[in-house]
Amino acid sequence: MVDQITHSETLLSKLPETGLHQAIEHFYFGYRAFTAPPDRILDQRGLGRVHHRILYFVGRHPQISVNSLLSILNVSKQALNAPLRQLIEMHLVEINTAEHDRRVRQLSLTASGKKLEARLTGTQMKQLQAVFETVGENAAAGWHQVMGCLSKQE
Amino acid sequence: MVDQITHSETLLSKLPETGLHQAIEHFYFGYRAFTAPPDRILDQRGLGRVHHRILYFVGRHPQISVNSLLSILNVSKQALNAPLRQLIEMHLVEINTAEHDRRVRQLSLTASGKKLEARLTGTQMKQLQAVFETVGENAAAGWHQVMGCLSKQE
DNA sequence: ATTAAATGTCAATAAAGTTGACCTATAGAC
DNA sequence: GTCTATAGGTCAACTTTATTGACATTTAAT
Repeated sequence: MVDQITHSETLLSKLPETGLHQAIEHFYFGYRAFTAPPDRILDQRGLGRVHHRILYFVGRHPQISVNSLLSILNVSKQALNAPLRQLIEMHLVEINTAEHDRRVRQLSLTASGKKLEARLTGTQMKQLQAVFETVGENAAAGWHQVMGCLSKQE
Repeated sequence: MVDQITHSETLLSKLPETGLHQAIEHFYFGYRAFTAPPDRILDQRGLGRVHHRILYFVGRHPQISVNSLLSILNVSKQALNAPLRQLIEMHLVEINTAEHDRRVRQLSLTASGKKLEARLTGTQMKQLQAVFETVGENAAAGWHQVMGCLSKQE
């Protein structure tokens, strides 16, 4: 950053705006640091952020339907189509017809899909764990509270 | 989300992976909730996330040089060029030659630029403040610690 | 038989970003 | 003064990505 904010400045600045501005910058730089490592791995295979999201949520919700995935990711089906098909053609995601309703397609990760997903998400988990250990249980719990509360804002 | 994670599940799940997975999802959904309100305002004027970032950092660092802005935003000058020129043409950002070095251009917000920036960032500050008040000072401090630590990861 | 849901696809277009080349103006070193 | 490096700007060609709208297929439900 241009004007690095020093520790003493952090403690001394008492204007209510300052803390919130710092929060905004923390969010911006924090999120960027959080997505950079997996993005580097994805880049090597010509994949992007969307592909990680697909891999992640399919991994967390095996047999998820296409529509449910669309809802989670908040994208149009046309926008999902290309990257999803790409993952299927790369044999990272499997697609098959649901038994209970033959209209719906269920998505799940293949063995190599699980492997890649674990690698991608693994970098983030290690990073978070390192930070949580550094700041302690208490701060980590606070972080979770804030992020949980924020996520629930419509 | 497809499988909503309930409060009791949060407390009961003790596998180390679960907490980290939840952290990852908190980060994803939290960031999305955080950027959605300003994005709606920007959309009305045909602007996007980049424009907000430019307005924000120029607002925070008046007289910032183009190169410094590029470093902060981590984009190529060609990628910055279009949105920045757009903001200048919309009279939201002012550009002028630096006195100390006539090669460098200094950027700052115009009156209407400040107004828009305040509106955009204001939605985020209100949102964060509401969350911080809900979870209390302690949790808010923890959140700052975690995000600060994360931001400093290279 | 009809309607609705879940999915997929195509075309046309628009928006964004990338690389590489090139240009001007100015500063600093020699 | 000459040479080189820096700060900035622009153009072209291309790729990627997303968006809208239309349309088709398969299957469920009534």
